[in-house]
Amino acid sequence: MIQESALHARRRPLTEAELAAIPWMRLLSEDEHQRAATDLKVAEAGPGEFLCRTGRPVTYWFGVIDGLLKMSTDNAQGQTITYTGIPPGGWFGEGTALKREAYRYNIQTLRISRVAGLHVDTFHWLLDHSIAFNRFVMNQLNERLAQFIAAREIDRMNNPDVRVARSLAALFNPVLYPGVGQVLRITQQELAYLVGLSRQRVNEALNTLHAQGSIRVEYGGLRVLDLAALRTPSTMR
DNA sequence: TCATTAAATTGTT
DNA sequence: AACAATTTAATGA
Repeated sequence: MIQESALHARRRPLTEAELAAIPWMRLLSEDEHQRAATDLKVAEAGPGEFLCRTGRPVTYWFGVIDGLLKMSTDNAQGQTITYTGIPPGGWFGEGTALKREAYRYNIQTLRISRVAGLHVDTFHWLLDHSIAFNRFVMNQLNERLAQFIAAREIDRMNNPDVRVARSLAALFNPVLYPGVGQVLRITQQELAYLVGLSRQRVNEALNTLHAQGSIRVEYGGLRVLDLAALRTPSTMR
């Protein structure tokens, strides 16, 4: 694709600040850190650009520096199924990178995003050399498994307010997305795409959650006030 | 730095 | 889907 090669051409090394913000970098020894830092590249992707597509061979393990991505696949009927959003601080694709398989889903930006890539070979080299890195990846896989099980629960709920709450809780996950912090930069339109509801309904749900005191709605973003309440909304208690 | 204008986002029907 | 209101970003004096 034109988009992908263009993305490739736009790569540049990471700045010191960007490197320092990567959660697993601080776990590495000096030479491991050096090797990873040399290999890491970052590129800016415009709205709607694909970072990887189903069936393409794995070349990178990706991390979101800034922006917002979505993970999805297209089913046989041609409908797009969105699995999750990936906010800043999130690293993904280790499952397929481990097996050196083809990507099993599409990763597309919801808005302009800066995305870092570590080459699969370097990813494997780190696995072979750093126990701390192995722990990080294991923890990452474990945490995401919990999230996907929770996602099945979300799918079986028909209450839109609860769906929005749970989806938000997933995006605010501090283990998987340490770059998010207290404020998630996301528009109500973007959240609507991720949750699979209309923007109007999302707006309504956000107002409900605000009334319950679990979030604060800000222009172009949301502030979490009570993450536990999002995970278990009062309508379920 | 301030005022004006355009663009993006939100709230509502 | 459409519209008005609000907030932010961009522009130029």
